[in-house]
Amino acid sequence: MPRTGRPRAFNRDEAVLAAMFLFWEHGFESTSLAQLRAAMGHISAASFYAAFESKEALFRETVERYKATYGRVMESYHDQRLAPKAAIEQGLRRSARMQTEGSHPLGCLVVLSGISCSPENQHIQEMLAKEREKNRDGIKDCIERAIANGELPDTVDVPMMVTMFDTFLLGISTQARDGIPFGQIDAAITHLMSIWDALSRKNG
Amino acid sequence: MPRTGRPRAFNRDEAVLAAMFLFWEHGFESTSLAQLRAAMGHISAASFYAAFESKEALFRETVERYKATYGRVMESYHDQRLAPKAAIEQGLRRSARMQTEGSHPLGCLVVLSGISCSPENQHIQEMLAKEREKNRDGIKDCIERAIANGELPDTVDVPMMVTMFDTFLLGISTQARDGIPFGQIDAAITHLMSIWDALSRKNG
DNA sequence: TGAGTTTTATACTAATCGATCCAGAAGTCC
DNA sequence: GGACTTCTGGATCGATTAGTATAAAACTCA
Repeated sequence: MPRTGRPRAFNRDEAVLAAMFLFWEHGFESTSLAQLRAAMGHISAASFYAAFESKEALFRETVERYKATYGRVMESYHDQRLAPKAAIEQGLRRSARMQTEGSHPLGCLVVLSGISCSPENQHIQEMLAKEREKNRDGIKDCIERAIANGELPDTVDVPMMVTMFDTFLLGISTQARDGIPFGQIDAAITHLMSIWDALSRKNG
Repeated sequence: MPRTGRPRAFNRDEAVLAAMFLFWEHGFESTSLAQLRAAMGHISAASFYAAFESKEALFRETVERYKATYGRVMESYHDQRLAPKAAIEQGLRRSARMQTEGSHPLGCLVVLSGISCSPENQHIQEMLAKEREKNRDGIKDCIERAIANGELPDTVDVPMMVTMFDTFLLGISTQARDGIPFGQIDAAITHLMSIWDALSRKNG
């Protein structure tokens, strides 16, 4: 927030939002500076680099913005107040709903925007992989909490359970991109969650 | 197959294979001509364009090569000799095994190599989406065959079932990229398939 | 008013993008 | 051997890539 000097002619927040939508749709490498600058209000290259250090720095900022907004659909995995099963189910359903909405690009930015990069941008790939790892950890916490409170038997294979729900979660991105409607994914989630009930019953 | 003229100095088949691995790993747009030519045996630009019309034509050829080799793990969906449940299960397990192998890039080329492109290459995205659509159709055929032969009740929601198995299948690509081992995915498939048994039992 | 600060427009950089041109090399066929 | 065909090395194409240099514009503050 500079107190002196010429004021910025564009809204920085809106510009980041526009950039996020572009990266979300086309990915980090396939989104060019020219596209970004046009979408951010036809700003000049000088304005771009004055406000955002580089294309990569802007991308990192859009990932943070995404996590703080659209990406919050998955925060239930880290919400200790929710019952483990409800946390996982809610994360899946809200992700499916968000990713199929028509008001923004389809699928998940964290999954789609850097799944394949040139060798020189491998660190972008790794940065997004770490974000996905955090989700996996959240799902793992839910499974472990369920075992701890007796909801699931302690004989259950934790990594397997994590992989089962997370693989489905990751698949939603491509399904959404391919135009599969929310209703079908949501109905599939209902049946996926029945696995939890089946394992839970064995415990009773 | 030219009968006259100077013979080609490189093996075309091997070159396509090398190109396939690059596209598989980095995607269509993030793989440059320079990278391709180097991997194909340090061939010149002239040699490249003489043998392959364009970068896009080569990519289409590598997709065909992929479908005819590594991609055959999913042909069980279209194998009428297999029981429907076995067909789906085999497709999932073989895909998981292939995509986690260390002898080639991780994940599925059809899912990963063109999931996000620049606007001018949207047709590449659509081409790969059509390939995924063929898989979906194969899974749908399996579900419908199971209903027809009484294996599943005719009350089952076909699009839901297709989406359930296909979402998991698509998720394997990202899981494999993230280094999740085959064993975990395979164990998850076992539990995913239990949904089939649960629906099947209701029929008896 | 004028010093200090920040953003702006404009022009420009070197590198890379996919693709092409041309001359010569290296074959087959008669 | 000579005509014909195809491939190769090397230079090059125009367009685009991310990023920068410069100086004027537009603001705050004293």
